[in-house]
Amino acid sequence: MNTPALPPPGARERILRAAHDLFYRDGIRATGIDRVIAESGVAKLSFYRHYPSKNDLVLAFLEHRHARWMAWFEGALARHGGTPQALVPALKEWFANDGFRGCAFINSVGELGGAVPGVKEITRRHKADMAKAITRLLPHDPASASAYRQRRLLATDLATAVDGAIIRAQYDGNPKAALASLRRILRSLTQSA
Amino acid sequence: MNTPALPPPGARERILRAAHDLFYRDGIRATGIDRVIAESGVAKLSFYRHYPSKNDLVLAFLEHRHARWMAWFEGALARHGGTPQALVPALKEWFANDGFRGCAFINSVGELGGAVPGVKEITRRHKADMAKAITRLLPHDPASASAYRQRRLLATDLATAVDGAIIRAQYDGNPKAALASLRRILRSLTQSA
DNA sequence: GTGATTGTAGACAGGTCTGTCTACTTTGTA
DNA sequence: TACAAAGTAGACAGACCTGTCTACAATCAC
Repeated sequence: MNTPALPPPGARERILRAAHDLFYRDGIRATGIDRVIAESGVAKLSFYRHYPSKNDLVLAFLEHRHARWMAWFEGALARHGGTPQALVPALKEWFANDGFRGCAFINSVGELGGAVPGVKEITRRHKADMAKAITRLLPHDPASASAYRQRRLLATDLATAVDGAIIRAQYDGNPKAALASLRRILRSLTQSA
Repeated sequence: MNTPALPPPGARERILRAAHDLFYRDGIRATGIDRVIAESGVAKLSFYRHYPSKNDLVLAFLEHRHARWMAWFEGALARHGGTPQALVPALKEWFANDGFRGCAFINSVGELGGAVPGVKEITRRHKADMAKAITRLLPHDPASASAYRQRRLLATDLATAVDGAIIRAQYDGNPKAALASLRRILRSLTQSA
């Protein structure tokens, strides 16, 4: 688990990385186990020792993705000023990535629905954490309980708009329209508050 | 094609209906051709006579879904008053459906990405038509060109928020939070305009 | 050294996938 | 009546899927 030095990444890690790239790029159902095994350069038996079934790997993929994405998200928001307005340039970075294929969680829920237990739960957790990160961007008045509630609702609304923008950026050729739309919604929501 | 009376639905129609239900409920990759054939009570050869490949059926499914969903959407908006505020109760109807599984187009793009040519194009068309229907809810001043543009931008933003709300309703257990969020975004966007 | 753990390579089983093919039947129309 | 179109049932090929199994090698703790 905790390897102080950096020996060659180890089978478990290599499998997870390969699965992450393939699942995110091609989709989960479209990616066979054999493909993950070939890509990670691991033996089949090693694979099944670490992940007894594909479903286990899918859940591990989502957990991994969650940690990785949240770290990027919080870093990007901080880099762009740590205000609500930072959402737009942060997402712009992501959307501009060559490998951008939308939100892995939204895609997984859409693809697997209720077929793989746990996917919706992880997605809810992921989106709750995303909303929490957005909440931290908002100014707050610790004295007022009603302001506290307002702040949470505003963060929820921003999160809804962010989800919409992610989707739009995914099916539109370019992300400009999605970002412009998000910018306007953001302005409207934050000025009226 | 045009059958004046109503003889038993015909193979093509039955295939399309079965595919619609299965693709929407279980996903496209998860649904085999054999399943569609069994469900529609059609012979395999008949199937391949109408749809030379699964991809053809997928595109036909999306076209069918588009027509069906738009008809429902425009009807629901009209029933609920034809104002921008009608969006919330209209979507509430949809979300409350037992079989609700999100937006078929968003799901298909997420699942198939670029693997099936045409899916993104149909999705863009679908979402553009959805935005058009939303545009029609907005009051307009035919004299002003800048107001015309404002109206289109506002409709785009509402469409973005609607997409976000659909996603949230899909992964959240119940659609209340998604609808409340949409209602607040709607209020903010329409009052400031 | 000994044994447990973790690794490698790859055959194999049993199922499902898409798509083709044969053989026969029904229906509508000229 | 004769023919073409559209239907039915179901076997089949070849690929890919998940998951199991055999056989052997390297590493490390005791």
